[in-house]
Amino acid sequence: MIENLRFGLSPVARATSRPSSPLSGTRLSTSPFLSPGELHALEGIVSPARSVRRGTDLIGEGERPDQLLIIARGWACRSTTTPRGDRQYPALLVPGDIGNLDSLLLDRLDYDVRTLTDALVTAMPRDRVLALIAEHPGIARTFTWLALVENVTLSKLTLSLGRRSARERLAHLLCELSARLGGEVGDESSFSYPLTQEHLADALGLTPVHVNRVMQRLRAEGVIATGLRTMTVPDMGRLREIGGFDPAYLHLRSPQDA
Amino acid sequence: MIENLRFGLSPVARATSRPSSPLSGTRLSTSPFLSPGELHALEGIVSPARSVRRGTDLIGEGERPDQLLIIARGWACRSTTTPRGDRQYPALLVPGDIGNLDSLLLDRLDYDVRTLTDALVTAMPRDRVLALIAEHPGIARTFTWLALVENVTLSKLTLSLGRRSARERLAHLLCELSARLGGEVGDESSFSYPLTQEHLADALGLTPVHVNRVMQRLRAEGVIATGLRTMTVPDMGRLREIGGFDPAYLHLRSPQDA
DNA sequence: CGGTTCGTTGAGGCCCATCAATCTATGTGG
DNA sequence: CCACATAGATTGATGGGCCTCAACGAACCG
Repeated sequence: MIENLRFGLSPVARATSRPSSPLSGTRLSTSPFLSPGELHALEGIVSPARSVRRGTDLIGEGERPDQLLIIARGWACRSTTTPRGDRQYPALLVPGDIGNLDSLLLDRLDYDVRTLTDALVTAMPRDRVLALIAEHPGIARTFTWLALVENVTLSKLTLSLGRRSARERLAHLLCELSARLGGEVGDESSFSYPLTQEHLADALGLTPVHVNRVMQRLRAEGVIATGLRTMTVPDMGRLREIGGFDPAYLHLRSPQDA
Repeated sequence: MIENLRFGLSPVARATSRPSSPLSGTRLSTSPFLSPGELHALEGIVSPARSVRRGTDLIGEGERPDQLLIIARGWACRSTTTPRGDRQYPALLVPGDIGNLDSLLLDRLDYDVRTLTDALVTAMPRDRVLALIAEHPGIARTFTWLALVENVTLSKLTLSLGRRSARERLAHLLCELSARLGGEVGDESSFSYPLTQEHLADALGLTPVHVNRVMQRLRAEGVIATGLRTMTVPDMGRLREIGGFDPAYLHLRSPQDA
């Protein structure tokens, strides 16, 4: 149990169980730089969870949020829009993710944060986070580390959007979600999947219609199976090959690290 | 001159003059969090400049660099590749940019850093940067700030790659380069432009052939004019409208800040 | 002056967008 | 319990933006 506090719950537990403390199972808690005491200090400034309906804007572009949002339960996204109104999600946010890391040091928010499902959201006041950063080197490094990992993830996303076909993009995204949600057991994977095909389209830079056709083909080939808000992948190796996916860029804690 | 040390050279000077000290005109030096003393401390750990030919890999994916590279002169890029071999540049690096910020805290590099032109490259040993970060809060914040600004830039890039047409993408990228290189005077802009159409294609997720056709049209319409390794834009408002460009996301120091 | 790199042009085709309709599941009020 | 509304998935027809393949031109350089 002490081990869990130090290193985060196991991936499977992260995806399914209710947090026992405000930050357990959170992206923050997986930092290799955070001591148990520092994690505890951070937990002291987390606000009570707020319940929000799906499709609500938590914060919008141009605002100056004074809090960092944590998606405690449910899914959300960062969303950007062209002047013409076309949407693109630079990031899907799953339970434990921070919605607006930038607000730590940047005044103006450059994207929207919107829930994709009903969700529970907590927050950390920016000023108090900055105060903790000043006192605890591990906390400071943790936030920098989070930003750097996000950089890499976004860089790999540009590769998908710029160079991969719709089929490859979808496979790659599903591989990433599987790895982040931690539902992999052997070759098989099964993970929470509450997305609409329109959500997927906005994450992949495609139209919902085309997402539909591509998904159907993957289903027909037996590569994926969709159940009740659940995605099952019988052979992750196959999906990885289709998507050209290598999980190294996610910088997840490998099993032997714990 | 003191002002220049504190706030970085003016944009025009950044693009054209030779640095008077190792970090002047650098992305680092534009941090709102860096005191003159801290900048000086950083300058103390910068290695002498190394001269490299265009097209050379400075570091490659999978390596574990112990230095942060600074492009002092010339252009470079971060480059990612699909297993099939298709390339995408998540970032173009212009003089003053850091090539592998991730290496500050991430062991494994997830992309290549390659020069696009002949270049001068300096470096800061990672361990010494970490030591300075531990001592100087402004330096710590500066690196986090750099990572967060990169995040926003990458997020906006996903919008271009996912949702904008080739014409819009090109216009948007040129707007960004113009803003970063700081060649804008009134409505007009003129800035260094050493890119090949193939480089552009890898930055935009297009083929060189199509980049060529789109550029020709912009030239024919008088929106841009290409000279000797120089791009001239007579009416930035026009180009911004085509690309749907709003410079806010770059978080550049606005003129009145200085 | 021959080689190399880069820009340009043309023909043809495919992937994915667009537009529109239908089907299904879920929920809601009477 | 049914009529109806709504959201999301599905299907079909058509078209266009960009890719692919290929060749040629232009600039630069040792």
